[in-house]
Amino acid sequence: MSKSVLKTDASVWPLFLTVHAVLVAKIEARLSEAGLPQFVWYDVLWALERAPDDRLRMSELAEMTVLSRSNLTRLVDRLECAGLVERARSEADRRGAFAVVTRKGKEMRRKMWPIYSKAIKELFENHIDNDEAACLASALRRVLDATRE
Amino acid sequence: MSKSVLKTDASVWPLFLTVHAVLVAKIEARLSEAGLPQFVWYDVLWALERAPDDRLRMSELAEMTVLSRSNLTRLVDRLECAGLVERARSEADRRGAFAVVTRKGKEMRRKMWPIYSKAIKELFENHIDNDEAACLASALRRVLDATRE
DNA sequence: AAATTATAGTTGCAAATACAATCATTGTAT
DNA sequence: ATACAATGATTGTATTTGCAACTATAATTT
Repeated sequence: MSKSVLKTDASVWPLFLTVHAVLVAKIEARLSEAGLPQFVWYDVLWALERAPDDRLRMSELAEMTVLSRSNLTRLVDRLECAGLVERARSEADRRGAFAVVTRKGKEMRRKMWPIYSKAIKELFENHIDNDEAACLASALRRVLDATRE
Repeated sequence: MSKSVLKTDASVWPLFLTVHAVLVAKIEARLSEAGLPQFVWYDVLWALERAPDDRLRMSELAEMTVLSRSNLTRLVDRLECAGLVERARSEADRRGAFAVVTRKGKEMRRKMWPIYSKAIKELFENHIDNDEAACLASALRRVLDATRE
């Protein structure tokens, strides 16, 4: 981690924040326009779909999606209401609960993907070349790893 | 914008989201621990402090901070309640309102800065080297510029 | 084994957000 | 000048978040 002589990185954080805010707003707008739910729903559904047996413990899911426990509880409530997810009690640890994607949940995720991925491409990926993508990925990965200490 | 052969950038967006969520959570936690307000408050106060005559029109401020008009109205309500900001009607356009940082607002920003900047350094900047910072900055700048079209 | 502490998840309530509707003023067209 | 649309900001209301308190089960200590 070399010391910066140029003051480049003084401006990176604000830029990072702004880009995040703008892109999230635009992506949400596109999803909403298409009559689809927010992209957190996508993240949750996709996390579950990738998991073995279509399910994750609430706490695992909370960690993966970087949501607080209580917020995840409520989010899963809404997903359950919409029939996209079901809850299942854990037999091993009877305090525990699983969230499980339903067939309908998988369908929804599949329906969201084209809109979501198109938005990501058009707003983000298309403007970043290969080298930059690699650079970004490794930098962000390192930042993320550093937070787990 | 070269086409990606490697599938690096497929993972950049999720990583970007995760890093944002984790860092924001950690930074907010530090500010809150120190008995200080959220960092949006910082952003608003700083935007005003940099502006000529310590003031900005509500709509300019909303755009700079990437907040919706109505949310900014409420945020400025809270800042005003805390004595950090005042409102001033515009004489030129009598629909318009300015938000103006007060002395107390500047003090607060100054008090937040050490905590906030330390957090940014420790959690973000220290893990990014010079080249990466430059790369990140130019990529994010390009992404941001592209959204304004 | 009883008591104590820790963990998983949910709930209550206050605060913040999103979105549409509204109010006041300004700009434009007739 | 009068009417009509556009702009700047706020408000109403429903939804979502954040935090602390709570319930139920599990793990640890004595």
